[in-house]
Amino acid sequence: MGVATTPLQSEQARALLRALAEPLRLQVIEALGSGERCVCDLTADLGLAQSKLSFHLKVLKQAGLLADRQEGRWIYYQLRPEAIEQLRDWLAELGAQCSKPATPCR
Amino acid sequence: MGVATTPLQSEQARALLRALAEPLRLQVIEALGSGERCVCDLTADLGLAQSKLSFHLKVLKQAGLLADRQEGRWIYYQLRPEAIEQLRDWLAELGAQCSKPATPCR
DNA sequence: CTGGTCCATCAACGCTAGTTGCTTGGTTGG
DNA sequence: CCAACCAAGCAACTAGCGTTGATGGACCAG
Repeated sequence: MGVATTPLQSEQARALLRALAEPLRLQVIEALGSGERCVCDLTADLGLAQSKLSFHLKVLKQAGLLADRQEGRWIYYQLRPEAIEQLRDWLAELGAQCSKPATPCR
Repeated sequence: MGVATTPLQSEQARALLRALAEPLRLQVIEALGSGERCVCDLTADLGLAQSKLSFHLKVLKQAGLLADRQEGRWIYYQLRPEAIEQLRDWLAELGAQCSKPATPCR
């Protein structure tokens, strides 16, 4: 089910990981884990300076983790499930054959 | 199947993400994706200063992503599949209900 | 049109994280 | 026991990233 997605290259995976690996951004991501929200809502709930939140939303959006839409003067952000799914698939591939016996060194 | 693991807290997930989100460390992880390797091997293959590699291996190990064992004067590192699996589960939980309709702002 | 609200952008600053070169600890073979 | 090798630890340095406070643009109500 769902739309097929092309597998991630490591560079793209790193971009997602980098975007997620920051405390504030992770808070945002988790806040959006339960559904779409507008910026003013997030600002209030997380107790952040508006400028700071806006900066991190931009980073997350550029990484492909978020989508936004405008409605009047409000802008709503939501998680892009495809991005999450791609990252999960990339991790699965990584863990697949990592338990091979060591190549003896010498 | 395999051993059951407790679900990750967001703080622990962030530690894993942070460790992965660095170019050299990701190279190391991918090199170890195909099986256990000794440090001198990794140093040669990735063309890194020994000190630099050692630093990043430490970070990855402290994050719980790697396990190491000594054999003579060589030290072998390998990926911990449990860590990968925990992170995948954490992501799955995140993407589960993120598509809920927006709570209208006002 | 005007004032008010929501959000993005920008420049200057500060700090953390990675780099570098060297030293130390531990193991093996001669 | 000594020399050679592998890997970790350490201190000084640097650059990139997040923070801060202010400015500007889009939109709406009155």
